[in-house]
Amino acid sequence: MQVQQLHPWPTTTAEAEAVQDRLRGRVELTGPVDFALVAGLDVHYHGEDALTAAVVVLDAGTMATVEEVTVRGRVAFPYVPGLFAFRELPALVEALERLTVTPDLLVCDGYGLAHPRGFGLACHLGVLTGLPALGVGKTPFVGTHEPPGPERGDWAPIVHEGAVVGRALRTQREIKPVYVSQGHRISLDTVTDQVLRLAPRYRLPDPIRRADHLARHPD
DNA sequence: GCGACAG
DNA sequence: ATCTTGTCGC
Repeated sequence: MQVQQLHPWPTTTAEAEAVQDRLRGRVELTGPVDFALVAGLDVHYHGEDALTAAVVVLDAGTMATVEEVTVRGRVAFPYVPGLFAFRELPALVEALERLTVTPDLLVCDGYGLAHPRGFGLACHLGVLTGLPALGVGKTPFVGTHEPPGPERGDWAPIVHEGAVVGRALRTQREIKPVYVSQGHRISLDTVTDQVLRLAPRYRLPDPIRRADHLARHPD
């Protein structure tokens, strides 16, 4: 599939923040409710600055794998909270470009709107591809929230600077919640529905679990 | 000012 | 993210 060009690539944190501030205006917070092909994305790190990006596309109806891509690369930016996306973006974009099918939804490992400048990895990938995208975080980042109820499907809003930016969502009974937020072209209700639907058995959505496995065991 | 801080 | 043992459960 076609993905918008990344350049110019930032060198400093100020430049990276400026990229986020510029692209933030392109995020759309409404979109489709139904998705036929869902892609899970993840990156595995080796040693100092080597990484493998993986994308797994699955049929949302059957959960069968439609296509898998891995790309080896290098860390593209130092880790700075809030600028995490710049580490993995080039490898993930290359993996998406190598897909022969176009997914209808990107399920990203990290945050979207629930981010210091409202533009996490899921927003960035959504804007560059033009595709609906959502983010799933495993640990709290920005904002505050009450603990969600204990049942699968229970959730609590994440509030940051007076706005609801995501939800702490319980995907399995009495299991630590995940932190979901909008990336691009999707509502928060649809994010919640999709993450629940895609995580029928485990804490994390299946597309992310499969991408994680593939990134660790390419071939 | 100091600490905390997605992966 | 990654460095790591044993342990609990399907």
